[in-house]
Amino acid sequence: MFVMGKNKLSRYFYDLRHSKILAIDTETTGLDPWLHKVRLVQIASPGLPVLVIDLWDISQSDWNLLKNLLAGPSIKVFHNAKFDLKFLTAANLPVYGQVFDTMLAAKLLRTANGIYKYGLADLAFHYLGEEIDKEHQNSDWSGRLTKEQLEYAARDSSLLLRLRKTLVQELRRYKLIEVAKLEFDCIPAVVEMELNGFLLDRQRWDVLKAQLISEQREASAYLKKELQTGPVQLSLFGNQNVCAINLKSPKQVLAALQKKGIGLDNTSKSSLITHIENPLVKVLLDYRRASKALQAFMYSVPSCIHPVTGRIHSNYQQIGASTGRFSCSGPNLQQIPRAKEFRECFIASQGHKLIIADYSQIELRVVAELSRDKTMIEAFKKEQDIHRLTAALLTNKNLDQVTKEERQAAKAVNFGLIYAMGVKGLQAYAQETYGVQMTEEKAQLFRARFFEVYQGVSKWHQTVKSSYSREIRTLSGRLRQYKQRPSVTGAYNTPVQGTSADIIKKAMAMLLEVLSGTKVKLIATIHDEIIVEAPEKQAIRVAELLKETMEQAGTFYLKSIPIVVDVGVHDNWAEK
DNA sequence: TCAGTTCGCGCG
DNA sequence: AAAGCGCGCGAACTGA
Repeated sequence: MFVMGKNKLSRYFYDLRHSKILAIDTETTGLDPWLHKVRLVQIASPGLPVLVIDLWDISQSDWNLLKNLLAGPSIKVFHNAKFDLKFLTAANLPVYGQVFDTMLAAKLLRTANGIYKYGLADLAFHYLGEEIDKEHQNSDWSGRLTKEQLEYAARDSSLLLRLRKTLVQELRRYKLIEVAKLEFDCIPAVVEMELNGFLLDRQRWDVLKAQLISEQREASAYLKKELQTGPVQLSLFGNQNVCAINLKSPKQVLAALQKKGIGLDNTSKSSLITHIENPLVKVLLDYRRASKALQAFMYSVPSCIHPVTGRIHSNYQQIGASTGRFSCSGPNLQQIPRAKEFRECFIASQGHKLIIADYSQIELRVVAELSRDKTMIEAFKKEQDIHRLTAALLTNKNLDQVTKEERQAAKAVNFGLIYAMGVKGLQAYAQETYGVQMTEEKAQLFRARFFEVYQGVSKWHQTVKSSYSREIRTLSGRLRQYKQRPSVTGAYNTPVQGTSADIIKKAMAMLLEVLSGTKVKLIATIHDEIIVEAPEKQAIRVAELLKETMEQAGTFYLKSIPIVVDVGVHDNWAEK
């Protein structure tokens, strides 16, 4: 270990710069890149002592050397690179070149190696059989540093070098090198996205919030009056229901509805909707809609506005879902309601525009690629809209009579049937979205018709059903291994959802390269959609660039199906 | 009392 | 044998 203070150490930097691999770890004073700072940067390299650099006690020339090193061409190994890269970027020490992330590597190996925890200590134990203590992990890195702290810091980075070696072997063994490169290349995009954040129109949000509160209050008053079981009791403070029903308790609501003679065995939306003609049920659904929106979004989202940047910096888990998709939290932008009133609150900053691009029917295109369904391939080649096609089938309308809502709804039917939704599921779906009862016969008929039209899909189902194993891969080679043979629905869905994730990750990685050096900001990604923010004057050019990049990324994995990306320049997220 | 699980529902 | 899949979140619920 070599602790670097004020003394010049350019010779060490020289050695490090000629090293192919650097394992880098940082110690920070906290978890927030705006409120907290990087204190130490530890750099390990094969055959060299670990360099521990105190950023708070370093000369300008050494700072410059470090900056060059981090921007240099060597492979940088991190554990959870996103975290360190965010801090280093915020400290104006950006990292370029190839990154190897031991955490992401372990996540790719998760199902193969049967690991469920991804802390450095967990991986050290699992892959190297080393037990390391973490007692200094949460120590105070803002004061005078002890020898123990420095040794702890040095140890982690040298551990990374050994860990990487084993992980590379494992990745190779399970043929995960390609997908690992995909994930690693995507890291800088995720870093940018989280640092950039999304701007919320707070005033507009609060107006919507007030509206929903009054809607909730109205529905609640009505329901409490109608569903009240006990007598209304007088209290000192006026007429109040002391033993009022809790409308959020499924148990209580179910009992109360049953008492009113509404035959139900649960209070789920799909059950309730069968009694929609009953005003009690209708108001209950209104109540649910308003209170769900309030508790899930209206109260929490504003609390995510960052005190320093004034923007919302969600946390993206790069391998958050077992199919390979991102998950998102704090807040989860992937579940903001589609309704205009919500999304129009997410806006571009002054003088900027949002460029919103989404893959058109990407999962269906992946299905077409995997199943070689002739009708689908043909439809895509002729640039037909398959959701619209299915919607027309379902409603017995002409293609051009299909409404936006019907088309939106048909999406679910397409996905449902492709992923082996049963007749009952289809019935339930029809009730939920159309509010119409679909007889079992009709659902059966429609299902049959669907597979008549898409015979290749039907064949693909048969093939997969008869031959799939515990190992399922996407087109990038991403592996999902099951303990037992998965359900057939998993075998249908995983390669499709996973390949779509591969494609958008490829696009994000490519996009960041294309945008480097510009003022264009990647700010969000929602499964098949990428949002960037650009100065108004560049918006149209950026829109073309974004579309082109995303389509190219699609072509990388889908060889026989054209990829289409819809893109638009907007002031807010609702204008699509 | 508290951690873990389930329900219900928002998105793709 | 039968089956849409994948998430996160908050409130309610469960178990010790």
